Amino acid sequence: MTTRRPRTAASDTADPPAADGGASTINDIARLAGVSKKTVSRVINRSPLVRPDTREKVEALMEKVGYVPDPMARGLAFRKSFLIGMVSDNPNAQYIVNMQNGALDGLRGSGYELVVHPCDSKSADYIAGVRRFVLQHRLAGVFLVPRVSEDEALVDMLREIGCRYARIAAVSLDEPWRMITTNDRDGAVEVAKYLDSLGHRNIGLITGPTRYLSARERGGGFLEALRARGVELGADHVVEGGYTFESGVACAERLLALTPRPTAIFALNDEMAAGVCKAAFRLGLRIPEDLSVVGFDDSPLASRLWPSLTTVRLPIREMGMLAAQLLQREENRKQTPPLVTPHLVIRESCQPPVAERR
Amino acid sequence: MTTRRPRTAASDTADPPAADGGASTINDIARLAGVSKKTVSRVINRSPLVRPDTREKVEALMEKVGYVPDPMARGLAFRKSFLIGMVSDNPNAQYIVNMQNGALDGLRGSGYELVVHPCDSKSADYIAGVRRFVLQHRLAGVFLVPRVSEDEALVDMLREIGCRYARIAAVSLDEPWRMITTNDRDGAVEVAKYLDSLGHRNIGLITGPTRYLSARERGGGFLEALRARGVELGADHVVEGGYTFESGVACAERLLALTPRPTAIFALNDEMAAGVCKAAFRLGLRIPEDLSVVGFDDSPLASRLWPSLTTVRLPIREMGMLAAQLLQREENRKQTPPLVTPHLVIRESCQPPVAERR
DNA sequence: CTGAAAGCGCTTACAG
DNA sequence: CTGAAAGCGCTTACAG
Repeated sequence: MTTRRPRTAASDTADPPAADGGASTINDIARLAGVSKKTVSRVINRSPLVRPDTREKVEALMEKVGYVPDPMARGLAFRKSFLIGMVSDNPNAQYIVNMQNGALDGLRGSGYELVVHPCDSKSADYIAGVRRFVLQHRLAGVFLVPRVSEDEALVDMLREIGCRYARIAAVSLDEPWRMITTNDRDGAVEVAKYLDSLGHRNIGLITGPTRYLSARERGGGFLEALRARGVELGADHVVEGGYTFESGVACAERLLALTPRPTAIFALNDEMAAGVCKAAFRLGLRIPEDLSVVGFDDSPLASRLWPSLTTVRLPIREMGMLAAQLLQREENRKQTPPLVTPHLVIRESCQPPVAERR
Repeated sequence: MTTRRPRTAASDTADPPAADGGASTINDIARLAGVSKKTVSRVINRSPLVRPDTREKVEALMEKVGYVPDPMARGLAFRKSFLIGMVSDNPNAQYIVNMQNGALDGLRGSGYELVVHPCDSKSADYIAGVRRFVLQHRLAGVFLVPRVSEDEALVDMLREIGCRYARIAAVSLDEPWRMITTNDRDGAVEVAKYLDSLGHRNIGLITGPTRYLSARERGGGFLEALRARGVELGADHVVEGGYTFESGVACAERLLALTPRPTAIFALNDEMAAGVCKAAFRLGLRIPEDLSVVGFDDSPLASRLWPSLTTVRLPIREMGMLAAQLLQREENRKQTPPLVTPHLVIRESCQPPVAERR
């Protein structure tokens, strides 16, 4: 059954396949199975052109010997590595780590590894840097997280060099099977409903930089949902922050100087919401008695502030997993990934405005 | 000068090297330079056995054509990839991201890429997982961050399979050229000096899990330095936390119930220090008027709490860079990496105890 | 359904 | 100091 075939020129080792799990090659398997290495290759690559019993025999053998094809050899022959790149430009460490862990979840068992490429999208030549990153190691694909995912110049470059990619963004910006859409807008709508339900009418909004899609979506969704409920914010109640803690402090100081003072402030990320808390405490205001505060992101900060912060959680890890799976899919099996939805996490930082409390 | 040599069997492309920077091969360079591919290979690998003018000619050509050797082909021939792995088991996202960025700094321009491998050191088979990770992609090396860096079973496995490694830990645990030593103890000593200089004598300490080397070093250094200054903490003033926010709250509640109440609490990480703040506010205590608080790590949390937290900063990014550089060094150029030192970041959470204020 | 030949882009002995 | 041959562990045409 497992008669030894005459060795090919390439297989000149007299030893049996190494006991060590990682060291046997396609030649060992072929010899042991009594088939050509090409047939083993077909089994590895799930070609349908293999007789079922041959396939089973080869698979059993690979399992028994603990054989795993060498990704570098396969990569050299395929002209494509077994590496997936994560290209990011995001200062939120928890976001990055969650995304990485999700991607790793999606890659587990596939033989692919995750290689990371943080970059500075404000630098002029960052696109050239990504290009080198992709080309030099012949990456199998990359996924882009906000805000680089919103940069069409970057995506154009990837298309030009024929690199597979997936984009994670607040709304769909590309063909559906290339997108993980995070629907930030829906999260902001939840906040509007919640604050409205508590009875807030005099509300301040701290937006993010308008060049961020997420900021436009969150802010737009919030204002629109309030308007639909008959609540209109005056122009002085909407201030633009920079998604940073310091900008949150500064914007909150402006909002809290208004008369009458807003009873609630929605900051479009937790960093700025923490800044709102700092500004409020400095003024001697209590949260939530004197001011309700809502953030967005559910960063570690949110649960560790005192009082803990009501915020919106995006399933980031799941998004990373979906992005990784999307990149592994066959070119011909293009399908739209499942929807991902944000949800409101209610903690301690909100209550009805005192004047209107029943 | 650049006469075309007869083509070898392997180089059967009639086209000139592709205009695209990534697509030319060692054969193109050899042909253009009028030398054998072996000589080009020697130039790539910085072999001294090349005549200076030959080397210069080849290097100029590589530069001009934008030739970069294919890491997969080199890897296959070397039996070793151009991938460095980061093995970690640390819930602190900022720590992980800083470490990654530092490693990337150290790898930049070297042709190596960083592949990440977070794992769960509490799971029984995590070592087998790391083994597969290293063997399957034939990693050039890995670096271990706390707490996996402290696991001798993991290191034994790496030695057994002949994998290069670097360890990052609070004290030296291995040959000096394999270690980045973080000297956490020194940071804790700084805290002791600072609190003593403010006049605190009744101090509470929230330690970390004793199985963590960092916790033993930080706690030990703190107590020893205080003792050297004539300040002795009673057994009830030292409680063991779990490095988590919740454990910080719980431990602080115990400490703040003591009579007389401690005037300062040192928590061995910022997570727990944030918990101390929460517990204090709940009891109506003001920070720093009624209680001074010090943390460790300088996490993003520290600067965003109100009042902002005095803490200890470790140069994590620099440590990552040093670890990456260490792994690239030639086997024969073993040298001890430079020392890395923590330092105290003084913010708003401490002042002299009120009873003793001048 | 299966296989022998040639090749992916490099390197390691081995000669000179 | 330099090069021709063989090989790293896979795959892609091309035959059968």
